[in-house]
Amino acid sequence: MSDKAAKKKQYILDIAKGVFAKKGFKNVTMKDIVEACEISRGGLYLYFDDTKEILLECLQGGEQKDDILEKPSAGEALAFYLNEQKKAILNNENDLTVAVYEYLFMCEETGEKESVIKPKIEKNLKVLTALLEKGVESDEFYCEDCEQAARNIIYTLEGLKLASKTIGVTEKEIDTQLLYILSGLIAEEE
Amino acid sequence: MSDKAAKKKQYILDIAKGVFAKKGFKNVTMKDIVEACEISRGGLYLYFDDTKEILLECLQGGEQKDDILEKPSAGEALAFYLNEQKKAILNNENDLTVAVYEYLFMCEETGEKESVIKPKIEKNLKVLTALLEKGVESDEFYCEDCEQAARNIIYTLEGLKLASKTIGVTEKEIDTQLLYILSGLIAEEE
Amino acid sequence: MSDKAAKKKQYILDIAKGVFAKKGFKNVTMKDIVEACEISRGGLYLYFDDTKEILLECLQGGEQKDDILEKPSAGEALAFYLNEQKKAILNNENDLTVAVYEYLFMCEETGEKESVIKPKIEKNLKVLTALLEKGVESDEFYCEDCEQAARNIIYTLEGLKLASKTIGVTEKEIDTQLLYILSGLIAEEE
Amino acid sequence: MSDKAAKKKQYILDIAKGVFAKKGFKNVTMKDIVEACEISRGGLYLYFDDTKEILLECLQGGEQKDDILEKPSAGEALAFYLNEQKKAILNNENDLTVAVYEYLFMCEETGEKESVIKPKIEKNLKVLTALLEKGVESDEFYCEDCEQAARNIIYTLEGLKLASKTIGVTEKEIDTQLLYILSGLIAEEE
DNA sequence: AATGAATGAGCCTTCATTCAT
DNA sequence: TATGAATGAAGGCTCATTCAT
Repeated sequence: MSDKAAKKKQYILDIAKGVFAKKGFKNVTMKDIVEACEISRGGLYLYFDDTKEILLECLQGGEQKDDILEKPSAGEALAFYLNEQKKAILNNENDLTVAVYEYLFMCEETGEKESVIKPKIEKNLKVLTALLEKGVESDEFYCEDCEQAARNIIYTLEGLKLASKTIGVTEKEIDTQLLYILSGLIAEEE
Repeated sequence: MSDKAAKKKQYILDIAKGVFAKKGFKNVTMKDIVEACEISRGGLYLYFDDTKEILLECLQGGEQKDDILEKPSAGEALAFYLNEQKKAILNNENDLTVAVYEYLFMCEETGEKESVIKPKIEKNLKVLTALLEKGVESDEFYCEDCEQAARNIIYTLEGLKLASKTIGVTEKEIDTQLLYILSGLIAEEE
Repeated sequence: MSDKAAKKKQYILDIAKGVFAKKGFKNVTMKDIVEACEISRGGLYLYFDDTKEILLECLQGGEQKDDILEKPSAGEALAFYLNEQKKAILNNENDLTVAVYEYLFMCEETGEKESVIKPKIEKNLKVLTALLEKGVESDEFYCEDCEQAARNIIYTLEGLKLASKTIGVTEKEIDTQLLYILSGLIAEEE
Repeated sequence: MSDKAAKKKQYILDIAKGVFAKKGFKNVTMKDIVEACEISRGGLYLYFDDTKEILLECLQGGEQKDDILEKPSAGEALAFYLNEQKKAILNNENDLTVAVYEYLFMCEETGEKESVIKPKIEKNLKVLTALLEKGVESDEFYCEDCEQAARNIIYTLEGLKLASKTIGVTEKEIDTQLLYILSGLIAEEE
């Protein structure tokens, strides 16, 4: 029956993810999730104690693929990576960015540590750094400190993502910025 | 008495700013502000209808100075600007970043528009663009599209700021990133 | 306005006392008191945090009179005292005995100490001991250790009281026991 | 399988007794017992409908022995009896006193009758009365109305027991009271 | 018999907001 | 203006009880 329970849990997480994507973190109550899932109040507590726990388990799911490195060339890989990021920035369905930031803001106050999120960011950083290093080796990119460059890309993308969730950003603006990032890496080729 | 009223309003705003800096936006209740200000529950409602209004008026206050452009050289001006940003990133006292993001996240949901914040960002962008253009003219910087470069700096700084409020960033990491930004502008000088 | 608040508080305590007398302690919820007082849910929390606090304040009120000692003779005083006890045992209106025991039982579990109740019992013991001593001096009573005799009376009365609240006791049975107590004190007169 | 069922029922009662001894009656939920017994929620309902039923069946068990009367002398028998009571008063393990009182208090409210408890008390009274009568016959005790004396002893012991469960009583205090009781029965011998 | 997931009622507590003074 | 008591809605949590398996 643990199998059935796991399915139910996953069902709740799937629905909850949509709720978090739509309403962020702070605004989501246990009641919201109960209603979205069309289960009973007590039923939800059988699986989760609070919204924090639900959000964190929502995040556990989406495993990152590091198969970008398997692309034939680093240039293609980076283009692919940036395009994925663009999609993520533009996509508002099922996007937990806002919820995650609201959660992290709350953690700062309460002093709780972020178990799930930091590792994801660090893994992301590693993959991107590796990608740049590969590009440098193959003379596709020029870059003195690949890790710093990778960090810079991540910060810029995060800034863009936040801007798109708040003040709004056009697709064109995103494209321009992505090109700007790329140009920084290939500018010195000449 | 409008004078007295204005003073009281300012008093409330001063205290409220501290509350928002400490607790963000979502966590702040009218009760919190009433208690911090040591005024009566009803008294607060004479001046403000809700926390949203209070936060927005808190933001009205801090007028930005565009006197950076008056620095002798664009290089010095940018260095000064980045140093100010660094201070802002490291400083946690009286910083409304988290509160503002929480507010903006909420606006997305409710569809309300951001009256105060967007103009500030745009003004900031204009000042920075002007600064870069000045630097290009004086051959201090190299940069093809100053506005895009300015935007990139702003996104990166925003990404850094958010990271510092959430997962944490060391001062050294900030310095490295600021140098990275600068290097992008002067790299092609050679 | 603190005067008005005090009145309201007293009003709540008066009603709450009736509720505790009727339902004991454990069965009384904040909701019960809210409804009995015909005030709002939040209104009650303005004055009291929980039912424990309300019960304890209910008990604060009834100050004990030690004017029994002013009776002309110790015999009369004891008769008066016992008669009062009899009335208390028979009376079920406004009697907090059951509520107090339920509260004390709960304290045992949670380890909380009984601030209000113990002093009352001890004062009661002192008054009764003094009464017996007076009776011994005036040769009305015979008794070797007045404090132990007083304690014995108190235990017996408490046993009777509990019995009357649980398995039931007839008035005649009470009379018989009170006479038994008296007879123990005057038996040796002869 | 009725045999197996009886065993399971007894198993539940054994565990439940410990739970009631520890937490009283009102605080014990069906969930508590389910967890203590490590059986399923539904499983408990196959045997018992509610905590009241469980408590009452717990009480059925402990059959009282009236073999005290078989002691050689009434004095010895009474001393034995009182010593047993003393042990019961001091012992807190497996003692259902508090639970029983909480249950009885609740019955008062709901008007339910106490099927198990009253007979026990009455049997106890009869045994003690018989013991005293035996003592009077053998000139060990002096006492005009043995039943009243027995009742008095029972009330006093009950008062002591309650005091020990609530405000606390020292062993010395118990001894003193037991001696006081004895002295009342033999005082007039002289 | 036995399990344990699911339901829903019930109580708790906190605040935004109003209003008489 | 200013106060702060009062209200009631909203959400949290726990359990008794049921029921499909």
